[in-house]
Amino acid sequence: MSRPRDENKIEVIYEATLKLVLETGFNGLKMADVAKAANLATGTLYIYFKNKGVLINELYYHLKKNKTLKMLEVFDATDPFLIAFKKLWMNYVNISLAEPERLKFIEQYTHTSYLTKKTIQQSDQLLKPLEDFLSSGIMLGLIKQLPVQLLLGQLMGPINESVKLHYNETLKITSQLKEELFEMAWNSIKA
Amino acid sequence: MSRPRDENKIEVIYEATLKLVLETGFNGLKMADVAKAANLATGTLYIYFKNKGVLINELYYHLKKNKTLKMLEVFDATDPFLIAFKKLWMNYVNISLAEPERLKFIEQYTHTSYLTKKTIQQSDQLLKPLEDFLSSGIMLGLIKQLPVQLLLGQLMGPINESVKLHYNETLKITSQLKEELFEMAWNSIKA
Amino acid sequence: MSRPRDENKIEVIYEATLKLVLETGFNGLKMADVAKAANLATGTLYIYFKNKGVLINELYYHLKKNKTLKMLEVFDATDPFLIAFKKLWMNYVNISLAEPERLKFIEQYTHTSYLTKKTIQQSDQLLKPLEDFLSSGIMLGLIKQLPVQLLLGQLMGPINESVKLHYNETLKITSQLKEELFEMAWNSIKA
Amino acid sequence: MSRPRDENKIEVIYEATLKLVLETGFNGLKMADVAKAANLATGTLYIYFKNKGVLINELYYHLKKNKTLKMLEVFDATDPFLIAFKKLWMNYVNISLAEPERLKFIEQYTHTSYLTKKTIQQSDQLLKPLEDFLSSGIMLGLIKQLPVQLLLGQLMGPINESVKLHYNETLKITSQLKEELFEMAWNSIKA
DNA sequence: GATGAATGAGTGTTCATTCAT
DNA sequence: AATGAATGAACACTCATTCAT
Repeated sequence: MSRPRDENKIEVIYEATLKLVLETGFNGLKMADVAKAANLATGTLYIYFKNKGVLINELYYHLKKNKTLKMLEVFDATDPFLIAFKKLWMNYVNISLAEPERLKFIEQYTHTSYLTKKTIQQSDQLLKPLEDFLSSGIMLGLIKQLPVQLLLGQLMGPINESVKLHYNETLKITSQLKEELFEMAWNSIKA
Repeated sequence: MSRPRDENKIEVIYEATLKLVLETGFNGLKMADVAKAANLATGTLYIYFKNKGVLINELYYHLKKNKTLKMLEVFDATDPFLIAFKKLWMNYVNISLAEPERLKFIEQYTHTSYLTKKTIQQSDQLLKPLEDFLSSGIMLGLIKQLPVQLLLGQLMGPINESVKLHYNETLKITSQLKEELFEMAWNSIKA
Repeated sequence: MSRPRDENKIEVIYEATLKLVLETGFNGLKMADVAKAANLATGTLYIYFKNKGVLINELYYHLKKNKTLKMLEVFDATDPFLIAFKKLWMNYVNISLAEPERLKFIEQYTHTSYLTKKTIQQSDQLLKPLEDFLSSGIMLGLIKQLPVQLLLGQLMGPINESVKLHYNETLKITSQLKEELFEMAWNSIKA
Repeated sequence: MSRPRDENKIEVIYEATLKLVLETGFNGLKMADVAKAANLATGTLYIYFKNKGVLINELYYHLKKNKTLKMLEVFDATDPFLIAFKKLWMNYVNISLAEPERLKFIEQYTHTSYLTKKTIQQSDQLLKPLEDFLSSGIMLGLIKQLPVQLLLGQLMGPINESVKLHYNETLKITSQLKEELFEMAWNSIKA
């Protein structure tokens, strides 16, 4: 970890990159532009990130990590399962709705050849606590006895699609709708 | 008379492009390579597709259309709703599993800035029949009274996630699993 | 001269080329466009002109020849020198003003590397009668005893510049102005 | 600090471009070749000139400006009109003869669609002092009362044609000839 | 002769990365 | 560490010319 200390600059670069990707899209992300937006010289970028690929991978992981940790903040191991589940589910939806931009970025990069196998694995790793939580639900006989990744997909898939519709402006996700969606989610996985 | 314009070439170009995108990923798709893979001169490509963007957009739509039409093939308006629904659902899953490559391509491009608004709209349009079908289910009081796009997302999301896990080799989707997934899908949207 | 007989087509091609050069300028003259403008297939162009260079050279010579012959039409060997001179001078000005487009084309190509030495020589050759005429003037002691090409340049230069100003719309060349210009021309070369 | 932006490079690029245009002609001027001739990487060219068009326009203006300023160097407002006029005229001829290459370049580009309206206007602007000078001659009743641009054309036209003949090697412009030419010029415009 | 689809060498320009300062 | 000028490989696209029909 002989990374230079100025963690603040790293954050600035992340912000600049994110902004540019959201503005000009994935292609068209130019290192020179990132530097300019971050108020740095091009060369400085390369002090903090070995190359473009690394920047993107680290940003991706950074965002994914933040999002996941934020989601898990509401987790209270002492809650009954269904309560905890709903808290998590709602929290995830709210986070996704609150920062559609970050989500959009994640989506945009998820299927890109820029992302390293390693990055993807590390990112998946972040969901471990969630998987454990679901496992406990299975143990308790509350949810279907299926591979946890499958269950996770079952839960994440619809949420992502719904959020997409939301910032598509195809429809607006109201509190009431959230309740409906939650019910659907629960109906689909409950034992 | 000059050589007649060979419409078959378009198909050849589609195949070559698809192959290359799957091999080398989205970035790194070079027109020269497409031409070579299609056994054409670079310039010939530009006779059939005005530029790289157009090629990608048209291929995207082409694949999406094929997939959707194939899915709808099994639709029989005289079937009872649930029968028809299951047929369609299963068919979609099977198609997705059968040609993961094409699906992967679609995924890869869906979030790309390469895709035109127009292409996306046209592609969404393809799902109209499905939306109508779901509407009829709502009318009959069989499924939840929610916006059809939302319901669609509720159905597609999990399938896509599951298929991803499948060609990730994280897990194998067996016939039995399909039945389970179907049940979950149905449980989630049924009235 | 195994040139195909359809002289008419050649004329059509000339017209189309001229039109395009004037519209889109010298660069940007594309053979395919010429063909289209002439209502021919690209390949047909190559039946009549071996290549782009030849087309341009022949068109240049064609225009120059036409212009020169037209100018000489008014020449009457029985006229007294000054009368003949004025007739020719006026005629040249009028032709230049009447078809500024053709003149513009000629100008545009004159300094181009597209023009062959041969074409330039042939074109210069066209002025032979004029040179002879000027020689006779020298013999008669009416005009300065200087190389005829120099005298020609002395005459053509100002006319071309004046015509440029005219279709520049910097000024309008009226009949009266023509008389003034003629006087200046004559004053400059008269013995 | 990075290497300071070397303004001298602009001059080097100008020289290289000029050289190449004179060698290989207007078409066939390739940016890669310019770079090589200037001992730079292709990309470096684009740091100093946004694109080929800009390079050409700026070079054109640069040369025209140099030539004009050089001509005006001999101008002394205290000289009597005719003295000043002859000085300027002779100076212009000498400059044109001394650097035929630059002149050739200017000619070569003057009628090209590469030149922007703006460049042409700016270039014309350079002649303003000359026009003023001619105006003063008109005021003094020494030269014909005609639009100055017309008078300028009357003067420049023959000079350019004569110089062309010179480096055509059609004839040699000796000192004596210069005197003759000057006389002709003066005869043509004097009141 | 006529056609226009096919060709592919050629070119302007970009942009990730390096490196002299 | 920071800078930003310099680099040059890479790439989309063009267009004069050919040639199968």
